[in-house]
Amino acid sequence: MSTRNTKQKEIIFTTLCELRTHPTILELYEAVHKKESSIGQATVYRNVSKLVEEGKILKVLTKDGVDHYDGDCTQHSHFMCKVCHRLIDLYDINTDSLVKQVRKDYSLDIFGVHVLFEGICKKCK
Amino acid sequence: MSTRNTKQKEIIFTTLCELRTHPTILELYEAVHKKESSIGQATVYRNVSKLVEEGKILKVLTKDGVDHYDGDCTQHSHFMCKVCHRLIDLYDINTDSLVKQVRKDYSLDIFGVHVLFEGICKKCK
DNA sequence: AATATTATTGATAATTATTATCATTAAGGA
DNA sequence: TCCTTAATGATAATAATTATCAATAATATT
Repeated sequence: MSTRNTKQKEIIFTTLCELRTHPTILELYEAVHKKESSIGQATVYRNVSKLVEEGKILKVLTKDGVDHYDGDCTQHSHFMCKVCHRLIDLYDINTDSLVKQVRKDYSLDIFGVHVLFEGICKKCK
Repeated sequence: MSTRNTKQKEIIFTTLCELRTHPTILELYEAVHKKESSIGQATVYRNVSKLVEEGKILKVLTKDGVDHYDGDCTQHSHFMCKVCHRLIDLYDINTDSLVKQVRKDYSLDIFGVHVLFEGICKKCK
């Protein structure tokens, strides 16, 4: 026996997938807590870490000092507004040429790329 | 009078520029402390924040849960080894086409791009 | 289906990271 | 040189994360 599928893990995962707001741990905990008030913070921390390790969810790298999470693991990039700090999904941004270039120029084994664009969103402009 | 140029700020900045290891705050503090043992942690925290705001140093986004800092603000990307967690600088990785694409497809104002490649470095392979 | 094993949980303590406070110091304009 | 006040150093306060541990529940075995 190694890992078990618990109700809590399932709820945490589906809640993150439903939210399309790239929540922080705390925001995710609050959403989870609304569904199942018995689930504690520690359980959210634990399962989010596991899910990231398993590659089922994504940790989004931002400069606002807090980690955000994303239930959408399909290849896409992010944009963060410097004013409202909202994260926006960017699809169809092709990073293959970059990866190819790094592989060629630096001969490194690459598994993933994370691209974060920074700027000002339409609403804040 | 608004901001002052203090010895401490100068030492923190030059120490980071000398280090090419992308240190964390704590690692930077230790290096700074060796030079000037009077400089406290709070001062390092304060000045690193200021320097990032001023655009004189860079916060490097990684997935290892700790923030790293870089004194080299010229355009370059980073590679993080999943095994040893070492950050490697990647120069001449052209991101212009990506930025152009996002501007076109999403009509967003973009100021900066951060690219992090993940994989296994030569030593760990 | 009942039982045994043990991974996971919830609650909370402990730890770590970051920020705020405040008297003192020193940068830089007058 | 004096004055003003931003910045410092020390430390307290707060916030974020991880560890602990008895109780629970998932699942392999019988």
